[in-house]
Amino acid sequence: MPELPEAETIRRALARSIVGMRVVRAVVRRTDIVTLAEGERRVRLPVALLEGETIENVLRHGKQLAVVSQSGRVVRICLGMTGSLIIQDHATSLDRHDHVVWALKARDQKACLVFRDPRRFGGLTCFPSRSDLNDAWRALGPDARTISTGQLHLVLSERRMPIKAALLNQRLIAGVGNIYADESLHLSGLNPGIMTNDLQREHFVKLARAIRMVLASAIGHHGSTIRSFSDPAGIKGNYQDRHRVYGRAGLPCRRCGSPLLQDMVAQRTTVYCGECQAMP
DNA sequence: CGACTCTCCTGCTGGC
DNA sequence: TGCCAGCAGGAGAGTC
Repeated sequence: MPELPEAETIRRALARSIVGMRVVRAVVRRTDIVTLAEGERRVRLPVALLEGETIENVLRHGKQLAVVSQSGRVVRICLGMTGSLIIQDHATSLDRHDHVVWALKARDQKACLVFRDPRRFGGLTCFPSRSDLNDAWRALGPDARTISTGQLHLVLSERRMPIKAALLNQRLIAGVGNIYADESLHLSGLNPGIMTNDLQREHFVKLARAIRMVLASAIGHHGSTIRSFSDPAGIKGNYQDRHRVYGRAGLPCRRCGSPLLQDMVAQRTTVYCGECQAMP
């Protein structure tokens, strides 16, 4: 389930492999996973998906990626739960969940980029310009990778909801999903059920630091591969071996040894340590 | 308006 | 061994 570290791992792999290449052809095999931005309804899908253009950049905000062409057109990629991007030499064996295929060409090489998403929680959105992408991304909170104590205080202190629910809300903080919410809360020693308006200054300091540390470490390990995540070149992440709590209910806390507890918070499975993360 | 709930979708797991 | 209910969850729509 791609969160910020997995998205960043993918972004780096794409930046290495497809920037500078030209989109020879964009083939949509399932149209319902592609959305055209407001006012773009008349544009042909392949054109909206950068056919004929050269890829200039690959951006990320939170969990979302965006491929930008030299003309300024943008394809935003939301990976959802099971979305992935795959680079192949040829479009040889397509899976039935391969929804969009881009044929790419540079001076001396050819490649294929495939958007695959079995569960179809993900999807692509086409924007006519960078500023339209920026508008969409302004609706999200600050990027979690670099979030500061001040930013965290600003978005959370006036709200009243469990801290875990706040961390999962992309409009407040962009990039944290269920795995890294639990990991960050454990590292900061905060109970997932603490209400945001009960947090003290010291809590914001600890939590902001924990989020940055957990995400940086996960990026360093190329993300977590729970079932199927791998980067576009097929490299799997290995941060799952370092998880403190996610997927470890009943196992001993790596800090104090007491068995980790599992609960539902914000409709999500939540694992935490009753000792290290006691309610204040 | 803000917080909460529901819904989409299908691969995998576990129980019988 | 085979079948099937239940679970997983990001994001947006809908409800209170």
